[in-house]
Amino acid sequence: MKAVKRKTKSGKTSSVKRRAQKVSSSTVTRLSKYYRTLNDLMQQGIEHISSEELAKIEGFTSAQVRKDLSFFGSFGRRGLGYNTSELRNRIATIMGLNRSWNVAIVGAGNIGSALVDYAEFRAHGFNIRALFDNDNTKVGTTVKSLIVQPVDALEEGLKRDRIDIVILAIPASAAQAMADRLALTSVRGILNFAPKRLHVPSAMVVRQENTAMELEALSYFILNQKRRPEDAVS
Amino acid sequence: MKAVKRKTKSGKTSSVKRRAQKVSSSTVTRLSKYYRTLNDLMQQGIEHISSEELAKIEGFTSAQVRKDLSFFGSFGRRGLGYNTSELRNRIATIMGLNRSWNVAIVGAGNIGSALVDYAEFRAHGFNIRALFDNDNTKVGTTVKSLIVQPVDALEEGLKRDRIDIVILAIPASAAQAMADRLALTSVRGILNFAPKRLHVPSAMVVRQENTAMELEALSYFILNQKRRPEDAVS
DNA sequence: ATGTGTGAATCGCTTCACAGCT
DNA sequence: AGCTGTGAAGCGATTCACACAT
Repeated sequence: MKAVKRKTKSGKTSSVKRRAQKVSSSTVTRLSKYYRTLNDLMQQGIEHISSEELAKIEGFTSAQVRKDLSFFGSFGRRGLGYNTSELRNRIATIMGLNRSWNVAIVGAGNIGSALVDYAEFRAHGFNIRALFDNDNTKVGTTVKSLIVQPVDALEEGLKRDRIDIVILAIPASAAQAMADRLALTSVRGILNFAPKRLHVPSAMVVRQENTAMELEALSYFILNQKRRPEDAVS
Repeated sequence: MKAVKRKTKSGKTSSVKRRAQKVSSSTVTRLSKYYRTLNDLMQQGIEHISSEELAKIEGFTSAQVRKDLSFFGSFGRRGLGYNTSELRNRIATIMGLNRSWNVAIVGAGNIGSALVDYAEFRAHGFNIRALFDNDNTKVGTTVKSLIVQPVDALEEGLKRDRIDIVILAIPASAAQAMADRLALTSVRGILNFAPKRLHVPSAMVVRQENTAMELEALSYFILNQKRRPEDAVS
């Protein structure tokens, strides 16, 4: 265990979370899976779990689990494993899931509308506060308790609701222009459903969601029965 | 160029596509991006492109582009680059996008319903033929030209429409049981929107789509401004 | 002269294996 | 004895760099 020990003013030492150095995207998405699984385990009343057991549920190796966690500190007890709810909370803190995020959706089409009341979001601190569209026939209508606002009022609305994250559910042809517009606001992250790479300033984070691409990958792997690790049977 | 030359009965040699050996998931998703971009380029009337230019659009390196393609053959001309429409067609063949796939959606909730007429699907050979739900109040209703069928009639329906791929848009708690049921049919692939790992026989392929997980990753990267390659600005 | 195709080198993620804590 | 935490080894993916085709 290498967590930094630091003298407090009172002279006591306290365990300080190691500065996460170079954490890969893969590690982050695995943390997200551990978090979800730990929630399930808690609901089942399971209070303890070893890296071996957790790995088995996810389909990873136990070393992978321990290595992932080791980037952020040491949360287990040798000989005992991890406390389910403690580990859950630690991961929530690492990932910023114990705070709440204000999210807006731009694009009130099929996808945008479907995400407005997606339960999985609210449950983990992502609150959909606003929905925008540039189609005047949609503006003013209600989608699951949210009133569709005109894109003209975007900047104003983002500020009013203190939006942190925007979900882009608009056509690919309009995505970059919208990203440029968002870059001038206080929005910090974009989840982009348009199948188009976005160029954003380095202060912003983009994640890409591309359902058609997943279907295409399915098509390839069905035709080329090369088992990839993530497709493996338990 | 190492494509195998094989004598035909008539004595002529024909270029035979190399058997794709160990193609990673990353390569396949990149192919999908090239394919999309090449479609755009064709529409813009651009007939030629170099690996360097293509890489710049995607945010990869030119060596990456050439290496990805080299798994399947050699499609360019030294000194000249690639013919846009030829490369597009080659990739379509590799990925199975020049045939058509019959797709069913199980779960007529927000996500399932939103995907019924997702234009990006039909454009590339994925035809949504059927929509199932176990909620009797939904069965018989029409969602964008499809009539919701009861899950009781699943197997029958899958056979009638010769479904190859199923999109699972049902709660996590029901996902594994449904996957087990699909394993007994002729369905070859599942695109799973439930945030739960599916165990399937090795003859089936699963791809996972998890929007909440993407938001969680956004959360992490916003809080830890470590630039990952995929977030880089052009 | 230009830009592909590809072995070789490099990089980074995963797994091994074991010291050390409980 | 049991299981974590982690340097080191292993391995797969990316990048380099150049011979070769046009």
